Amino acid sequence: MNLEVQNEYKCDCAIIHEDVVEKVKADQHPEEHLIDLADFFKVLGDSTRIRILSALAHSELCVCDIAHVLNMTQSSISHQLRILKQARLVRNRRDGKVIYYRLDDEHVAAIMNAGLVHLSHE
Amino acid sequence: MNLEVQNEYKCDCAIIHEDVVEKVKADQHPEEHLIDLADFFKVLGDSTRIRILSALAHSELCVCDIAHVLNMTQSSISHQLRILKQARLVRNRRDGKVIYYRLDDEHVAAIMNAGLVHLSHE
DNA sequence: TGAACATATGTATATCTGTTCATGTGTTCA
DNA sequence: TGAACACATGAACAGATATACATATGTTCA
Repeated sequence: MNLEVQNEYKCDCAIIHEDVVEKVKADQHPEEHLIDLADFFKVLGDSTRIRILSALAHSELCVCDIAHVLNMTQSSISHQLRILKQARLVRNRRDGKVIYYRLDDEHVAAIMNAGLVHLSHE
Repeated sequence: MNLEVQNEYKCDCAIIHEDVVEKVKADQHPEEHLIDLADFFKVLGDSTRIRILSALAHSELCVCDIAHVLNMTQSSISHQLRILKQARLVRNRRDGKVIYYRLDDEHVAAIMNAGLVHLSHE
């Protein structure tokens, strides 16, 4: 009978602390929120995008400037900027043919710094 | 001659703000640090790992408990815990056959909250 | 000591993702 | 208006990665 209950789950081990499991399940953030959160960090989880954000933390830059700073093609930078913009990590403004990008918000740099602090504690 | 200089770079566009580009290049964090930072966020950029961390924010849990909370196999949870441990996001302790995991540090939850705050501003 | 159980790990595979190439869009200026 | 340039984007390919399956490790207990 306990086995039947287990088979409803993908886990192949016994419930050890059923009360704790139920409590944590009830207290969890909605799965949708957690997926959104993971997707947000996923955007930060690419070295090209992090290098772009780090560059923009110093100065507003156009696409061509960023490509030169990172020594990468304009195309790949453009693709990554699209992803950063969708995640509301950068904003842009047009000035004639040139489009300038900047960090969307000062707390973007704060999140990056929180990560750097974590790493510096190793 | 300008074209020859450009060909040293992968960028297929002209340098627009050469002084700014040079300054940002000089001010950038070492590339190695930025790669480490991206790798750190990459660990957070998976919904399974985020759900594990979120669960552990509520309570210390054994591997089997986590598998039940997420309704996933013990094996996949164990693989992800290994990655979280390598990134120093979780710690564990053994009590007999059972191994309990908890967040490594209170500021792990702080980083996650920073992300949630960002998302709540949409 | 050996069965039982919690956890770890190697391997294979299906899926995801970043870059490149080719091309499209929008602006300037002669 | 049409050439030139900055930037965006669609498609395709290569490399990365999360999961499942099988199995190994380590602990308890009879």
